[in-house]
Amino acid sequence: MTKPAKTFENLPDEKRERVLAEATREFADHGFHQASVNRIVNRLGIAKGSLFKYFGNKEGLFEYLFGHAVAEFKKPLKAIRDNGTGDFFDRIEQTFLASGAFVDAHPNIYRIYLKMLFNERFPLRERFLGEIRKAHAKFLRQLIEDGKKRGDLPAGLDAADAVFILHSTMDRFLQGYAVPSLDHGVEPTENTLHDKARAMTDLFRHGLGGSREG
Amino acid sequence: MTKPAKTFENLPDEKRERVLAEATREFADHGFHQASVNRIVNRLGIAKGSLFKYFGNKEGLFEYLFGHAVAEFKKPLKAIRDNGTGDFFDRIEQTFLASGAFVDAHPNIYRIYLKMLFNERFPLRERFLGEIRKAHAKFLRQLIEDGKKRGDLPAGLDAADAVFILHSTMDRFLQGYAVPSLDHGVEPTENTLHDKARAMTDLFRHGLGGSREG
Amino acid sequence: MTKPAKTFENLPDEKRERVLAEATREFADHGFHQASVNRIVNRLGIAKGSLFKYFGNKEGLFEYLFGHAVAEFKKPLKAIRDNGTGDFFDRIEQTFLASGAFVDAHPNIYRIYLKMLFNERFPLRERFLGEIRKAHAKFLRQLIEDGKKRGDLPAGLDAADAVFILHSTMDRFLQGYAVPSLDHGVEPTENTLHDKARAMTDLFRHGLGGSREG
Amino acid sequence: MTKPAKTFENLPDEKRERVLAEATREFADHGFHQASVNRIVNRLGIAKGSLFKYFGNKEGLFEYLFGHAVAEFKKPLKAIRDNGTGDFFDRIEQTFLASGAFVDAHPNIYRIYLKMLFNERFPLRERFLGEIRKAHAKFLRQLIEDGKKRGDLPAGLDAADAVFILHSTMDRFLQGYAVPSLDHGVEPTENTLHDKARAMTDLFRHGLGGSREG
DNA sequence: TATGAATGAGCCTTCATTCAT
DNA sequence: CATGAATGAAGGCTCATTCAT
Repeated sequence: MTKPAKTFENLPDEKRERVLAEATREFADHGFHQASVNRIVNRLGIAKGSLFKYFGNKEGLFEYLFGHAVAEFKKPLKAIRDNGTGDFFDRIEQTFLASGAFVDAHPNIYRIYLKMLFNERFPLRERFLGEIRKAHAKFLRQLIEDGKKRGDLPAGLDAADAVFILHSTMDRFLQGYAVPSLDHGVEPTENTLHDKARAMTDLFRHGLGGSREG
Repeated sequence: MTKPAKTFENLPDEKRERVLAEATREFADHGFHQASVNRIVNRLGIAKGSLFKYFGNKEGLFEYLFGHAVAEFKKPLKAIRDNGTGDFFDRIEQTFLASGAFVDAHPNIYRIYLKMLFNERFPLRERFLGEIRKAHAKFLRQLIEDGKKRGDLPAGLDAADAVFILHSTMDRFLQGYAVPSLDHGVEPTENTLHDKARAMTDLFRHGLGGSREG
Repeated sequence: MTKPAKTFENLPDEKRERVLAEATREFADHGFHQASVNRIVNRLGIAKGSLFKYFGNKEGLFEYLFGHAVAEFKKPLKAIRDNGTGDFFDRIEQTFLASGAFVDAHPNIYRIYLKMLFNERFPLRERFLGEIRKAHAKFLRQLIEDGKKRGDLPAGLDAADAVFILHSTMDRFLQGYAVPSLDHGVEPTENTLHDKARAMTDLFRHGLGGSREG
Repeated sequence: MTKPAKTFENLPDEKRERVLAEATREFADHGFHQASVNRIVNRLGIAKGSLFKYFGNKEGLFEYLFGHAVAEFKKPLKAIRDNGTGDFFDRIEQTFLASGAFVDAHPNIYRIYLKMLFNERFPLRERFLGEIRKAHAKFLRQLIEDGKKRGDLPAGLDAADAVFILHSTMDRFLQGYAVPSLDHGVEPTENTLHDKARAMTDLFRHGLGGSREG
């Protein structure tokens, strides 16, 4: 898939990373079409031709950097699945926290993801979103199956609905976490990642009605 | 705010609506900056100058069409607040349904909203998002207060957290509804608006654990 | 030459003058091509079509208003020729003062003239400049002839050179009077119209060398 | 100030000069706003983007070419001040001739200057006119001071008035020289630069009355 | 291999003029 | 007769991409 010219692979580590970081920032700031190759190379102080030699075109550059990021995207999930502790709901809470940590570590990648989500013209969108979605669904389905076996969840729970609910909630939870301007017009009493993850988990555990003292 | 030339107001209804529909489609397809006034006027078969006479510039066109839509955006909420029936959770379900109906009726407006959500450079973003957010928060806070009085919700429930949870969930529910490509890799047994709204409401009522037979 | 539609001639005096004043201002501010018919009609609050009905096109409007002004342009000269007093140099001084008075009375007309002077593309430029030039030359030649006869000027004085010198000096004198930003980097001890006219006249009388104490 | 891209500096001399010549011609023909970048690049046979790479925008192009010319503008003055011969009036005559030589060498630059003089909207007008005016005033004031010391001019002569008179006369002299259509309706017996410079100098020396047989 | 100058299609916007009402 | 909506050529400018050096 994502194969840049060997010339890029042969670059000194530091420069290679600077190129990717600067490009990632540009795509995160402006989306794909509005991102400017000019700005990227100007900030980097390299020739425009070089970037095109490395990646063929703008799309190739994007494919390379986002493809790499998607792999990173999946790692937190694998870690929970393999090393999670506690019951189903504890693991969900851990997933929330791990996702938040990823967003903290790679804010620009997450910003690109969010732009891609609703920009149907974003190149490679179907492929990348499909990949991410599939990984999430697979992870969540397995968590649900385990939860049913362990008795944390009713055996009759519809897995598809549950996946939808869990994925949606997590996604939106991260959206609000990554883009604080989406806050809801109420100054929350607690605004930390942990508190919100806990609130969401409580919701899954008990519903709003059973929420113990908020 | 959002005042087009009388020229536009005086247009025959049919043409006026065609202009708005075509422009809305363009913004929904491409976002603001990538939207092309050229494409709009070519599709409409009118002169480029006409559109600029109507709205002054591209931003004026957008301000007009989206500003009007935001007003529509708020109507379903008002209707629920004034005419809702049943307990708190019933009203939440009605809200889901009303929002879905809005998205059905104005899919392109909702697509613009979604693009605006994560595109920090979208003109008038702060103003419009703030307006929408405020309307939602006000509505939900009142619903929660009423729910507490009526005993549907525990008195100790933290309103801010609840608003966050409700708003987030609804928003993401609509995102998936409006952009089916965000489906979750599982073919849901039921995919209708009503079924999903019901599933979400059940979540709020009982949590995942208590979900009656899925 | 300058024949607007009767519809314009039939307008109420006040409106007719407002139209001309506003148009004159626009041409004075922006020259011909950069003047905007849109701005004119907007300021006037009349329909664009009306202006075109009155004058055919932008050039017709200009022809009408400037043609009328040129007639005014010539009046001060005639008055000096017919009613001037004193010797040749006194009459030159009177001419300076009369010209300054015209510029005071019709500043925008003079600003148009100045723009036209060096803008080879100004419509009707050849005709209007020729008309003005001819009037000036005729007037100055007659003044010189009279001066020679009266003995104020040497009989051998070359009339052509003298006309050139007088016209040039007056023109530039007015330029500096009309466009103060052309001042010369020295704060003049006296800056009034009368003082400068007197200084210029002294120059013609005695040269710089004989200038009595400046 | 006036810094084009290295791209432009690195061009082959011949092309660089053709670009400047063609652009200067366009500004001289049409002034700033009415000048067309399209026409310039079409005549040059280069891509529109290239010109914008060189100079950023239309104003940058103008700033570069006129700024450079202004430097040239000042050189004749310096040469007179340092190497002038004869009395005050001889030096004035030399100045006239040097200015005329500049206009001969750079007619389009002088045409731009004249357009700028009365076009209040000309970009960079204040800066450039100020620069030119200052250089002239400084030069003339020094000439006058020297003339007074040497006894060519009366000690009581008002320097400010004299600068005004000299500058105005020279400026208008050049205007007529550069734009022959401003001729004065009389076919002058002699029309060469030298003759007119001599006539102007005689005026300063003796006034019109003492002018020796024209 | 790295460079960066050249390209030209496409962008948004303005404006004199026309003409149906 | 006045109106003002419609027109569309032309304007300045941007930008991904190519290619000779």
